[in-house]
Amino acid sequence: MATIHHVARRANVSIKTVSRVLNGGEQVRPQTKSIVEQAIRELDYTPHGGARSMRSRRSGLIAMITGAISSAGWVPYRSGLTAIPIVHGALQSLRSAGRTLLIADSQGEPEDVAELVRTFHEHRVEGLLYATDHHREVSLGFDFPFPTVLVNCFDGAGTPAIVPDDELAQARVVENMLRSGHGSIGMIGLPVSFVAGRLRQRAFLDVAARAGLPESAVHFAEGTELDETGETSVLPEVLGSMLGAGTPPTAICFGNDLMAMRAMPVLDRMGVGIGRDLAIWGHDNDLTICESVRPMLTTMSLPYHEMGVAAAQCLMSVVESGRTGPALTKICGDLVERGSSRFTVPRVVNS
Amino acid sequence: MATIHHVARRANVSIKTVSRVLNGGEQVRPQTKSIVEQAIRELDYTPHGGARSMRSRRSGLIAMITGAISSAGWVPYRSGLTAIPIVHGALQSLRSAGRTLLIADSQGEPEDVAELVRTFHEHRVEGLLYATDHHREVSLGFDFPFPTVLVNCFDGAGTPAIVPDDELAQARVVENMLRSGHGSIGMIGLPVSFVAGRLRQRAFLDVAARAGLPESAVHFAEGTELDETGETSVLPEVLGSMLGAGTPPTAICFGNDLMAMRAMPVLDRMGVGIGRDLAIWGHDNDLTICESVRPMLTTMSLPYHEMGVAAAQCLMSVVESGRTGPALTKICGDLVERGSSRFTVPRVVNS
DNA sequence: TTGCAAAATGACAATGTTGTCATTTATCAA
DNA sequence: TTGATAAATGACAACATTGTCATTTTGCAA
Repeated sequence: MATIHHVARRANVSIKTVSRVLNGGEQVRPQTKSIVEQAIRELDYTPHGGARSMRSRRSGLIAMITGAISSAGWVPYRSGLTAIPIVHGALQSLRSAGRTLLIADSQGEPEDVAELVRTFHEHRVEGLLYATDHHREVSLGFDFPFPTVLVNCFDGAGTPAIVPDDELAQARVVENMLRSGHGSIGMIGLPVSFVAGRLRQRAFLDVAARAGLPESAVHFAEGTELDETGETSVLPEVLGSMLGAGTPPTAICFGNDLMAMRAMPVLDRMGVGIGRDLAIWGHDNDLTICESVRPMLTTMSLPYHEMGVAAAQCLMSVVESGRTGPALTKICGDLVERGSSRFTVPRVVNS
Repeated sequence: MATIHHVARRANVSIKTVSRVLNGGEQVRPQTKSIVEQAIRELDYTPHGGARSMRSRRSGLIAMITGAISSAGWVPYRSGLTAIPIVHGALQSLRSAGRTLLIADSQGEPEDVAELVRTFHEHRVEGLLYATDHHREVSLGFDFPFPTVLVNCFDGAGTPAIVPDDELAQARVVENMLRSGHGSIGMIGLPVSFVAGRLRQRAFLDVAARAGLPESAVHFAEGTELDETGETSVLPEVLGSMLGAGTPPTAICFGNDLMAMRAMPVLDRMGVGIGRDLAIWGHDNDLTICESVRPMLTTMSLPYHEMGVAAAQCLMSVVESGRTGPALTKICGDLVERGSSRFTVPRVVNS
């Protein structure tokens, strides 16, 4: 395999000059440069990253750990990399910055992380992205030998973190409800044991209160964690009691699209028509769901792709500057309006 | 940062002895070994992979390219890494073999591949996994400077490839239909422009014919490629004409779970009861869909995880042996029986 | 032309490891 | 004890780069 020496010999220059052409920056006569470049092409020479990183202490590698790490008590129902768009976004911005991604998935075993970090360190990665499959707090437990940015999670130690802005997202949903003229609104949220569940509950109640809605016109219920079959779902009871209240909501936001999808047949059986009696919102913008149900589901997207991009950018700036980044960056999704939040028949509101 | 020299000095041995302890294989006195190991721990020494790979010509790195590469004409509807379980499976078996995965996603741009390969080669990866988001033929266009295994795709050049066994999978579905006593069966498959569409169509017709079903009791139709809204779906017409035939099917298999899910309300509007008048099957085992619809969807799973595992194993054996692997390995999914393929009311078959 | 500063290039060490081969140490039969 | 052999260890080169610093070449004003 061709080395820098072969190129140097062929181009009749020193290896140092070849190195200069390779790395740019330093001055090389255009003529010399093109001779060297031709030699590189002719020999199909590719520099050896290992040797390079040895001398320059820059490997160009960024690592990522994904998965349900240190997730005591929470077994992800849908196995594996739920938060793929995070990976995708990070990959994109790393690549356009000329960096390469090393990836590993900790299968939910905390002890795996130490080993992964060792492996990454062996390859002298310059930084680590640590992504979880849902918004939560983590504790890394030990110091990493390279800068780290958390994605979709945060810790108590002030490690830079990129998380979804669950409060703002929920606030926007409520504002959307209010702008559509709903005078009584409801939410069947994620369990409050989840960070997103808590933050959205707070935002829902806060915004509703600030808008002047009476307490009787603001309905909150906690949905259950989704199980494998959906059979233990409490949706029928929760929906029943919420819609049976004195001032029933004409708009309901669900904790996620799956919950909304499962609510649809329940509502149907109850004789509640979406678009006629009720408008509904989801969360996540899961296309498989949102664009398949009828009416299609209005939803607040989870900005995983943007989070991945932001995380990579944040990490690279930390790596390059040596200074630590902002502790917490919140990114809000977009409201994707589809049919489920539209009324086709105007309602008469009781005075 | 500690190097092998620091460790050697601390342990009072030569660097070569430390190297021996690090790599195993060669003989070292147990006592010496433990002294060295202690020194390694005390200095928190991690060997430098780059230096290592320079001398040993082994980097321990395997690369993976995912995405919709060279996909002229086919724009994946659900963006990004559709075939995540492939990545997951590969990751798992690579890690247990002590190898690390470098990953990149070609955003559907063929010209990206050349650049990615360069980057990978720079890091001296030992092999490449090339995965696509659906079963199809590819042409890599140029020689890779390392062994390659294709996943979910194949080429005309005999590059080792791991693909789903679409024929066997479809055959099993038909056998499942026949065993349940259906005397007239139907299929609304993927467009035959897809490899999976063609293979499954063939298997469907073959197995049905071999089972002795008369032509009038075997119904095949091509579904449309799913678009963003599903509005242009031809499902209503196709289902209408199929179920309006002289000997209408009592069992229908759809090209994928999404199609099956979308067919459900259509069937409902037609007054056809799943479980009463018709049994249905899907393909893919998309849990979001299969376990959310009612009745839950019986489906033939797509063995992406196993394919990832097999591909990694195949690649590692090629890398280690230097010999090329088997050209084509087909892996069949499992039939996951849920409610949609069960009849609750036995049908009376016209004699 | 000459002289001088700036630009371009080169020689060589250093990086952190493993391979080769030589040397030392341990083991065991005579 | 003494060799003879095997096991354990070490010295040093090699791997493919970049950093440092010295040297050569170039451009241009005097």
